[in-house]
Amino acid sequence: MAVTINDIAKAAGVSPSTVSRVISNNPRISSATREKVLKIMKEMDYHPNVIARSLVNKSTGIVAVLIPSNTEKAFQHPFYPEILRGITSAAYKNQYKILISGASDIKEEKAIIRDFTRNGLVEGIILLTSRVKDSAIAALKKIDFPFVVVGRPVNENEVNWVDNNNFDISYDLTSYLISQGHNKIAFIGVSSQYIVTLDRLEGYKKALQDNNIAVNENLIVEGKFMNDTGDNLMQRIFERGEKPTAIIACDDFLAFGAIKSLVEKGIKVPNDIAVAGFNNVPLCDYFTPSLTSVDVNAFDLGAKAFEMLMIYIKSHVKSFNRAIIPARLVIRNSTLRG
Amino acid sequence: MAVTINDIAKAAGVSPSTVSRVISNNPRISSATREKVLKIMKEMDYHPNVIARSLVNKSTGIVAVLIPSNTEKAFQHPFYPEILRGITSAAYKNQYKILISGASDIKEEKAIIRDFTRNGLVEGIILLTSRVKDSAIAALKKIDFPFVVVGRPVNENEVNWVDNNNFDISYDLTSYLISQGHNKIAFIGVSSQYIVTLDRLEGYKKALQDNNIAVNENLIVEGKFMNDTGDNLMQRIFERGEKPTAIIACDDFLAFGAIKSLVEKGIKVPNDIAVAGFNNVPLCDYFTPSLTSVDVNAFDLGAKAFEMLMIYIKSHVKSFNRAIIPARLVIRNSTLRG
DNA sequence: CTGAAAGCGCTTACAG
DNA sequence: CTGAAAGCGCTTACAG
Repeated sequence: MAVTINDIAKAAGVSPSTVSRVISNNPRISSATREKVLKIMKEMDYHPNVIARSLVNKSTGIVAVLIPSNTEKAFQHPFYPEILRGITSAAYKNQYKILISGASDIKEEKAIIRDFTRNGLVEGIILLTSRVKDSAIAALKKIDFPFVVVGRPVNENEVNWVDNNNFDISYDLTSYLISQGHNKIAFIGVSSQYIVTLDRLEGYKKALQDNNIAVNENLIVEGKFMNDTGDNLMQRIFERGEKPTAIIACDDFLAFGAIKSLVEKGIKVPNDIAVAGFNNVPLCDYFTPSLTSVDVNAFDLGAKAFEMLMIYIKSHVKSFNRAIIPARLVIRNSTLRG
Repeated sequence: MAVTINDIAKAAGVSPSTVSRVISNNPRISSATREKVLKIMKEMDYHPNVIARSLVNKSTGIVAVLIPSNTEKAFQHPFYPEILRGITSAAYKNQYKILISGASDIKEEKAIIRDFTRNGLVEGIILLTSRVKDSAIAALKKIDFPFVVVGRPVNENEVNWVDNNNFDISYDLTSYLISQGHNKIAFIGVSSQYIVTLDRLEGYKKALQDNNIAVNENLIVEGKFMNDTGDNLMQRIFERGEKPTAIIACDDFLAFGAIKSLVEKGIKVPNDIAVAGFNNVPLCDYFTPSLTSVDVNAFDLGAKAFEMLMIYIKSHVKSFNRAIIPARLVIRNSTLRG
C-alpha cells in the first residue's frame, strides 16, 4: 500500500539503513546520498510509519488526557476545553499527540487507566481534575506510571501537579470585597469532594479573620460546585435568615444563578448585593451585570501540565513537582456600586 | 521491561502462536491450554502491546478529531466539547481511541493532515466544522482518506457528513415567532464563511415568505457567528433605523449579547422585543430572561459522526453518506410575553 | 560513509 | 489442536 523505507532504498539504490539514517539526520551520511535519498522520498511522497518506529523506539509520542468521570458532565464548562487547548498546544510544539478519553463512571475510568498504562501506546497521562479520594491517582502511583494532575491533590508531595494558589486568589478576592466596605460576605459552592473549593473557602476565612470579621457559618453554603445551581444555594442562605451584602461563588455559573435568583426577588446587583465568581468564563463580560471574577489561566494550566509531564517522562531523576499558575482578579460591574 | 507474549509462552510451556491464539479467542485451542495460558497471563499481568499488534494488523483503533483553525478560539463554546463528548463516547463503545489536535492556523492544519493521513497511526479523521472553502476537506478528498465532517459542506454529495437540518430548524423557529404575532423579525449573525448560518438564513426567509411577510434586508445583519458580539450586531440594526419586534440570533451567545444591549437601552425582553438563539447552551436556563433556543443535540452529532466514520473505514463499498440529527425547539421566557 | 543482520512484539498462513 | 517461520516497517549496534 503505502510507500515504505524499502521502496525508497530500492529506488535510490541504497540500503534501508541508509534511508533510515537520512531520515534521522545522521551526520555520517554523505551529502550526495543524502540529497539523492531526500529527493526520492519527496518524489514518492514517503512518510515514515510511526507505528513501526514506535515499536523499536519504545516511545510513541502519545500522551493521554483522562477526563475523570465526575468531570464528564461538567465538560461543557469552558474551563475544561481551555485546559485541553493548552495541553494540545504544548503537545504540538513538542511533536506529541494527545489521546483523550472520557470515563462515564469509576469502573470505566479504572478500565481505561489499566489499558493506557499497559498497552504500550501512551507514555504518560494527564488527569484533568483531582478529587479528594482519587482512585485514578492512587492507581497511577501504585504502578509508577508517569502522570500529572491539574488541581492540587491531597497527597500533594507525592504527585506532580499544576494549579493556581486557590487559597491566595480567594483571599485576594475576599480582601477586595472587604475593602469595598462589605462585612457580611457569603461563600457559596463549597464541596468536600473538591479540594479547590476547600482551598478557596480557607482563603476566604483567613481574609475575614485578618480583617477582624467573624466567620459566620450560616453564610457558607455547600454545593456541588459546577453541578448545582446558584439560585438553589442562594435560597438556602435566605432560609437561614441571613442578609449578606456580598456573595462569592466558587464558580461563575453559580454566580450567574445567584444573580438570577436575586434579580427575581427584586434585589439589585451590585447595589443591594455584590456578587463575584471564579474562573472568568467568557460570559462574564456579556452577563448583566458583567461579573467580577478571577481568571485562572486555564490555558496555561494545561500547557504547564503537559510540559511537566514531558520532564517527568524524559528525566531519569525521580522527583515530585508542582507548578503554580498565577491568576488575575478581573473587576467588573457586579461588585462596583454606582 | 513489560511482559511479552514470549514470556507468557515460556512460562506456560507453549509457543507464542498459541498464546496469540488464546488472546484472539481462536476456537481451535483446547480448553485445557486456554485455561493454563489465561491463568499465567493473569498471574504475570500481561497486556498485549497494541503497537506491535497494529504493525501487523494495519489497524490501530485510533481516529483523529481535528479542531479546525477557525474553531480553535471558539472551542470554549459548549457546542464543541459536547460534540467531542459524543465522539469519545461512541469511540469507547467501539473500542476505539480518539486523538485530538487543534490547529492554530491553516498552515498548521495542513501539516497535521499530512501527518495524520500518512503516518499510519490514524485510521480516519473527524472534522469538527466545515467551512465554505474548506482546504481540509479538499486535501482529505484528494488522497481518498476516510473522514467525516460535522456540518453540511458545500460539496455535500461527495462527502460524509452529519448535521441538523438547519434550514428546517430555522424555518420552525421563525414560524413560531410569526405565530406569536411578530412580523418584524431581525436575523443576526449570518456569515458567508459558515454554511450553517446561511442555511438558517434561508429557513428564516422561507418562513417569512410562506407567511406573506416581505424579507427586509435591513433586518439581516452579518456577523462572525460565534466570534462577534451580539450588542455590536444590534447596534447596526438600530443605526439602520429599524425597530424589530423579535430577533433571531444564529447563536445563543449572540443572543445574550443582544439582550444585554437591549436592556442597557431600557428595552424590555421579551415585552418590547422577543429574542431567540440557536444551540441551547446550558446558560439559556440561567440567563435573565431565560433564552428560547434550539437544541441541536451536539452529543448525538458527535456520536453519529464517529459511527459513520466506522462504517466508512470498515465497509468495502464506497459511498457518501449523510445523517440528519433532529433538533428541538426549546421555548423559554425570552419569547414569552407576560 | 554504508550495508547486512538482528530485533521490537505481535499475527497468521502453512505444516503436521 | 499446536508450532516454526516469515513478516509488519522501522532502528541500531556491528562490521567493514
